[in-house]
Formats: sequence, structure tokens, C-alpha cells
Amino acid sequence: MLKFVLLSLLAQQPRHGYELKVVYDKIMCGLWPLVNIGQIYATLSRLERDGLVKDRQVAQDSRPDKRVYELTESGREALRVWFAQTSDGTQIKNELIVKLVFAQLTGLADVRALLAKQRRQYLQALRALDELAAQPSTGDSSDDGNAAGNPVMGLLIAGAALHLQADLKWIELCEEQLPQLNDTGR
Amino acid sequence: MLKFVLLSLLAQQPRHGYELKVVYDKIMCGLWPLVNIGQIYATLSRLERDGLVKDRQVAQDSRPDKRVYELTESGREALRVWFAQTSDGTQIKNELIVKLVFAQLTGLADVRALLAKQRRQYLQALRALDELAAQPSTGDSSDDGNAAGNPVMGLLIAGAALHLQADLKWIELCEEQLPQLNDTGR
DNA sequence: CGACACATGTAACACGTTACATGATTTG
DNA sequence: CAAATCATGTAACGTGTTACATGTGTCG
Repeated sequence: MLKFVLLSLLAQQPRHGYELKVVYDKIMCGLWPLVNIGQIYATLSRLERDGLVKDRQVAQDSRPDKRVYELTESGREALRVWFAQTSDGTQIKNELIVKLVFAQLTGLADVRALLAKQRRQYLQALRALDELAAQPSTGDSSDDGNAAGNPVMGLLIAGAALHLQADLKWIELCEEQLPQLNDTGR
Repeated sequence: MLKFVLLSLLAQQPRHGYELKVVYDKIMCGLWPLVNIGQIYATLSRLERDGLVKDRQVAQDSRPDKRVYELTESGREALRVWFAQTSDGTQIKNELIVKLVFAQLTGLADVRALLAKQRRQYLQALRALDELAAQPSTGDSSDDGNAAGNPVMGLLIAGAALHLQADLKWIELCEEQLPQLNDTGR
């Protein structure tokens, strides 16, 4: 994932590691945060090894040198391929669902309490998203060059909200069916 | 993930690697399939190394030996801890959303075509889920011992369907907002 | 002086994916 | 006899997580 995110950012313009981190944070609005910036350098090394990016040393007065990366033609092609791949949507990769199913199966957890706790967290997350959406554009609009972050922010937030709502609906469904599950399952 | 799934299955009763695979497939109804059974053995080794399971050699006449694993007290505790952890729901870990956002940002892909293609795939996946739900219980009910798979199948399928529907709604949202994005973004 | 922004990395580890290797028994 | 099922693994690799290491410049 990060691999393609970095390729995308480099497709806009050549950038160095630190700059990639800053732009990434701005675009993602804190949703899916980068835990560690070291990951960017590690990913860039792999990309360079595979010939998808190439770098250039840039000296700066009164600052450490920067290593500016740019996309190669292979890199651009790899991005196009990624964009063209769609998911078949077959797999559930949802931890909540798996966890609940097995919690119920083993009987080692109080499923009803779990559901209640998770609902509270999701509702809180939804409220946080609303606040994020209500903000003008993370402060002022006198940014450096790139006009990113703004236009897609609404879509990112909406996507996150839709998934939270889906999980909330699923939680309700579970609560309705819990009594029957306990009868049939054991 | 798989780590906790295996612990859960071992919480029901002691099992060997191959049996874990069979039961897993049955419970997950093909959603989130195990690509390779080797992964189970690798995960079991790590669990044993960490003292969460212990194994016992079982000789069989007219079959190769089995290695039967069972949960230790630490393993049971680790499971309880996992069950008790709820997600704060803050992060978007959705590849479709990220992909679309960056496809739009770079202008390297035909976003409208991408959205259309993805919707077709999701609708097809939804139909496949309906078929799965319509099946009695994957054939006959004269199974070996465990009465699993059946009771939670409905919830698994519902969860998958809810997420597909959320993504479909998001796709529609994107299609509505695409014209404005192109204006503002460039 | 201390905190913070700028700037770049390495090392160890967890986990999933992919491919490969091995061998017995049962069933058509 | 060939194929499927039963049964267990190893090795290499990609990617993400966590922690650590290092240094400069600016601002209060």
C-alpha cells in the first residue's frame, strides 16, 4: 500500500523522504497515520532497488543534504497497473467480525459486553469524523504550492464514516441474533 | 489474526494442523480463504515458541503420525486479552478508497472507468453472497462431531454484505463529486 | 538552553504470501 | 495406476511495526 502511495506522490513531482511524510499526513488527514517515518525510507529503498524510482542528492546550504526521488517510467507503469486492479470483494478482512465470531464460538468472552463497548467506540469515532469534516481546511489556506488535502478530504471522511456505519449495523444485527446463537450453538 | 483464530479453535478442543485447516475453512465459508496450509504450521510454531500452545505426538495405525496441539493457560489468557481489545475505529484501511484518492490526485487513471469496473465486481460479489446464504449448509448435516459453520455463517455473510454495500455507496458518492473534484483539484 | 522542525536512516521482528518438498493411504 | 485425501513441514520474500541512532538549524 505505502509503496503505491509514495509512487503516487512522486508522480506529482520529485520529492524527498521527509517531504513525502509531510504531504502524506496532509492528504490522509490523520486517518491511517504513518506510525514511523522510517518506513518511508525503507519503502523508498525497495522501490529504488526495483527500479521504480531513482534518486538524486541535493545539497542545501544551512541544512543537511536531501535525497530527492523521482518516478521512473517503470514506476509510472507500476502505478497504472495498480490503479487498474480492482478487488473482487470476496474476502472479509474485518477483524471485528472475525473476533466476534470466534468469541461466540469459544464462549471465552462476554459477547454482549464486547458489542456494547465496540459500539461506543465507533460512535465516538463517528463524532470525531464529523468534527474533522467541520474544520475549514486544517487552518489557513496559504499552503506551500500543492493544493492537495482539501478536495479529497470529504471523500476520505465519507468513506471512513460509511464503514463505521456498516460495522454499527452489523453490531445491531449481532445483538438481535445472539439469543438464537446461544440456543443453536451449544 | 490467524494466530488468534487458531487459538480459538484450539480453545474448543485439541487439534492437529491439518484438522485446523479443515475446521477453519468450514467456519469461514470460503470468505477469507487460507491461501496456503503451510501458514498454519508456521503460526503454530510461533505459538508454541511463545508458550501459548503445546503439542503432543499421536501415533496412528495406517496413517502418518499427527501432532496434536492444545491451548496452555497463557494461550487462553492471550485469547481473552484479544477478545477484550476493541478497535477505536479511527483508521481507514480500505484499499479502494486510498487507490481512488490517489488515482484522482495523480490523474494517471480514468477514475470514472475504475469506479464503474469496481461497482460491477462488487455487485457480482453481492450476488455470490446471496447464493451462499441460500445454500442449506454446504450439503448434508451429517458432519463429524463439531456443529460449527452453521450458526455464525449468517453473520459472516451479513458482515461481508454490509461492507460491500458501504463501498458501493461510497462509489456513488465519488461519482457525484467527480466533476467538482476535477474543477478544484487542477 | 531546550524544544521543535528538518533530514536520514538501521535492525529486529511479526505476519502473510508463494513456492517447493515429502510421503502415506484410500478410492476410482 | 492415477488421483484425491491425509499429514507435515521449509525457505524466500514483501510489507508493516517498533525501537533505536544521528545530526543541524531555528525559535522562544
